[in-house]
Amino acid sequence: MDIFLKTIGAINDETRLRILRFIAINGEVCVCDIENSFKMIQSRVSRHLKILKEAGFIKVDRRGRWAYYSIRNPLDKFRQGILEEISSLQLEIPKFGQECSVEE
Amino acid sequence: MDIFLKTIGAINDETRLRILRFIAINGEVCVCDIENSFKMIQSRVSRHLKILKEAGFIKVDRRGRWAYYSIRNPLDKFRQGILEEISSLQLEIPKFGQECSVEE
DNA sequence: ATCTTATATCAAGATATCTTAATATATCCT
DNA sequence: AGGATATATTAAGATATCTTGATATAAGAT
Repeated sequence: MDIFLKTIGAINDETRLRILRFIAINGEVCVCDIENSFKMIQSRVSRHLKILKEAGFIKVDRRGRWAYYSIRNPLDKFRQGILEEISSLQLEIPKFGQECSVEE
Repeated sequence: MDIFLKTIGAINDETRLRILRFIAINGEVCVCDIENSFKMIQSRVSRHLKILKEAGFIKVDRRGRWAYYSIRNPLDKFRQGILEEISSLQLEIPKFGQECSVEE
């Protein structure tokens, strides 16, 4: 019940739908990739990622200074259905901008 | 997009989940049935029903003084999946109380 | 150790949603 | 027509969510 509302609450926001779709398209992205691509301030991006993570849609992998977010896998049927539905929406998803986590 | 958020917004509330499930279980219910069974004031019930209707989950059939609400049929796959997920939740659904729209 | 960079968290104001109480509309009954 | 009943709508306060800016944490570079 609680986790259901958390899941639903997470996708009840256009910004998060766009971020979620961006991650689905690009595979593994770090916070600054989203920051750059969406031109959003960092705290905003971080907050939305946290909500998506706690709702069970994405996971983090911390490597060095960076936190890489990606779609959780495997994903249960319900969330998978939601992702499919989202993929059919007319969302404005930015192109993946300048890579920001590349070490020399 | 807009209708997606409307759909999601509609189920982002425990009261509406309970009402929706109540309708799914009882078939066709009028506003006062929900009022009585849930012990909620009328304006509150009416508002939630409106939101569920506009989100595409339920329909109204007005007969005489009464407005009978029921699950829309057919229901698209997405909403159907949501209903199934809701049916698996631990929701407190009241027993159908005293019938209120029975004519002599 | 200090500086820089990436991310997370917190605080405050802005906006949206939910609840109740009051009022409006519409049907039925006499 | 006038009263009663069922439902819808509106207004106002309470609560939750979103955004921004400031600060905290943590890893890497010098």
